[in-house]
Amino acid sequence: MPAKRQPVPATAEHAPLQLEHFLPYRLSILSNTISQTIADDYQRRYDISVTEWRVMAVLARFDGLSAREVAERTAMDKVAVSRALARLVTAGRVSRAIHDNDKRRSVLGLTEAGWAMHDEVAPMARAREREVLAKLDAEERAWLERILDKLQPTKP
Amino acid sequence: MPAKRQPVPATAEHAPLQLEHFLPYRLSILSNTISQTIADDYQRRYDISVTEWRVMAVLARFDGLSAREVAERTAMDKVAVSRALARLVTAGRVSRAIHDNDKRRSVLGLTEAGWAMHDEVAPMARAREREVLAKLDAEERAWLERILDKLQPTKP
DNA sequence: TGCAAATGGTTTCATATGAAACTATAACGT
DNA sequence: ACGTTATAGTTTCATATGAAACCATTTGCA
Repeated sequence: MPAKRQPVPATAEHAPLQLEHFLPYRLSILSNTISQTIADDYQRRYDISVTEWRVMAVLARFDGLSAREVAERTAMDKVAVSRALARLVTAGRVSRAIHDNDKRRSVLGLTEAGWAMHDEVAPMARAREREVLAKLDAEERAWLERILDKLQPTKP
Repeated sequence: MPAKRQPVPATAEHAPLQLEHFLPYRLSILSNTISQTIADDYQRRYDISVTEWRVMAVLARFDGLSAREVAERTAMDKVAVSRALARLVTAGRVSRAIHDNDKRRSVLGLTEAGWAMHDEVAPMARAREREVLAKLDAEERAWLERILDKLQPTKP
């Protein structure tokens, strides 16, 4: 086996990024890994995507939202929400009615089947979150909470 | 304006996820926001994608890698790397030679033009990282470092 | 040797995604 | 009332993406 490759020494001219210590990169890897682990739990079993699951999660908490409100709460764009809803309605997991006073708006909610699925997936998702957080002690968890609050982008 | 919509009370049957307190979701939003902010700095100006930039960043630090090694270091899959390299080589930012003792392997590196671009983009990326970290105090930054180390997935 | 299995890398194909255009309805200003 | 502008949601189109098939070369081993 060849010797392990060494970093090029940072010369005067070049100052390469060290990705493994670069916050945006580390967050991206961590986030993708965690989300994918959870998604693996339900994607095959229920034939549902991450975006669709997020829509369902929001509707589980806030019944009767419009599509735009779902987009706001999930931080997804309206096209993605529109498509997710189309699939969810076809699959019978979400109900869609028209708003009484505004015929443009949808009034969305989980169906019986939607709730049934939600009630199976939500505990799995929570369990995965616990697995991740179990790597930290109580103090670290508290700091993480605090740090995320401070970094969290707020709407303009 | 209508009254702010209230969460459906968590009944005995249903225990909806609270996305705004759900770690995987929060990480995903945070990560996407930060990465996109940085990408906005260079995508238009240099006509380059996030994946391409990551490949360049790795080659800036480790000269002479093969495509597979780039894939490992960037945590991207080999198809993505192959495509990114194709564009980068065409654009004259990355050089590709064939390995002396293994004709399957590429030997990759930044060209002059690649280095020139790198030397403009890297400082911008670092500046953005500093902007994000400026929201935290020194103690919080230290904890974040530690927490990321512990959560960071290690190869199996 | 010589041949099966493994490896590096690219191409194909099917799906995901976002920006912009579009349709329908509602709100606003005169 | 009526035309303009804004909003909710969908469709279109062009691009991004990943899994699997693929090609070329190398490795392992009988």
